[in-house]
Amino acid sequence: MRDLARYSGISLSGLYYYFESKEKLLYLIQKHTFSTIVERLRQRLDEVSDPEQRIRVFILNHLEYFLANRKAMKVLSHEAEVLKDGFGAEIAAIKREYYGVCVGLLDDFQRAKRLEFSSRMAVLSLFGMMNWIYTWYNPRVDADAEELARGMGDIFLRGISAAVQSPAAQSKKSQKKKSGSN
Amino acid sequence: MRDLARYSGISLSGLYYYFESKEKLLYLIQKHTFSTIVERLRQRLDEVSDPEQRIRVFILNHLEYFLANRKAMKVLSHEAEVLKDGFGAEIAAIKREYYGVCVGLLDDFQRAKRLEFSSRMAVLSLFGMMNWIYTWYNPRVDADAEELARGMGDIFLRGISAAVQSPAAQSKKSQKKKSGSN
DNA sequence: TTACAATTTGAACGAACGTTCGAACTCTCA
DNA sequence: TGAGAGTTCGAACGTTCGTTCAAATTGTAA
Repeated sequence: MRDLARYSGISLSGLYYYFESKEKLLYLIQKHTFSTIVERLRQRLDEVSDPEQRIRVFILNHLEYFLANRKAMKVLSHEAEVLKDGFGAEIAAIKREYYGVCVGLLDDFQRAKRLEFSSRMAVLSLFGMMNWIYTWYNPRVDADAEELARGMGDIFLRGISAAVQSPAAQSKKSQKKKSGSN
Repeated sequence: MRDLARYSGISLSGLYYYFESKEKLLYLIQKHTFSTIVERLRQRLDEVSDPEQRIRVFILNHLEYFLANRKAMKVLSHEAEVLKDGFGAEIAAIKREYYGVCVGLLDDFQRAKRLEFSSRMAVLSLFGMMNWIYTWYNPRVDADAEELARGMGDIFLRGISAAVQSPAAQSKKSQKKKSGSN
């Protein structure tokens, strides 16, 4: 809070005049951030109908926001579980909504391409690829959001498409099927 | 430090008799953890020669350790950059060694399959998929390390194999080639 | 100008933190 | 048994943290 006061140019007690607590402030930041991401995503998805392209839109929307607000997303990733009770539940609901949109996109893709894979593992793997960026991205070395989205989209989409190659994976997969796709 | 003292059953000052500072203790934990992972990886890699299987060994080794020490890895992921100067440099070196092993495996795979992709983005995407687990893994819902490694291995290996499908990605890729494969 | 609300602030509060230290305890070996 | 080394601990230190509050300042409407 003292750092925020210093950088924003108002006094420490001034901060508390506008935000009743540190937790409330974090809640407002998280709510604004995740709501904005979801809102922009819905706008962009309205203009695309192809299942694959819709997944690419999702990835691009996510990466663009993450890279445009890198330091903020680093903080939010670190402070992901500190909100308690009401605040925590509300943020968790927004995140779950966002997660649900992505699951929907993957399910549509599965239907369109007649594929079958665990949506849960696929979505969480995709989130991992995208969110981990905050630990390594260097704007002087790495590509911009668009190219990164293309690269990760290529890996992910190819990864969840077509039949499994490895014989070992094949036999195991047919042994214990449908372990829950949510 | 007070929590560690309580849970380990010795007094706060007793802790400081064995570990000269909180930072030194974190350094020792990190060093032990990452050294162990690299050591086990090298042992397992000695017994496999097929490039694809070696990548699968890497993934399995990583996930097994992460899931067997979930809470520890969550802490280490959060405290990844807090060590300063000497301690930080030494841990960074071990991590870079680990990263380098993975790049090597991917380069071998590329050569064997005559592929061409950015090793940096591929490795960091893979690390993202695997490391993000600490944010969502639920042992009562999710598969064990072996099955998870198979699933992520499928996605990742298929993802980095073969030519790009999307026409859009094709044209863009040929426009600005070789953006650095490290 | 005056009266009142809105805003801003310096100073302090209690709690939690990493760390230190002298005293007390335990062990070992002559 | 006793001396000295090794081990353990309660109590306190200085600092940082989130938060509060009375006082000072600024804005507003009559």
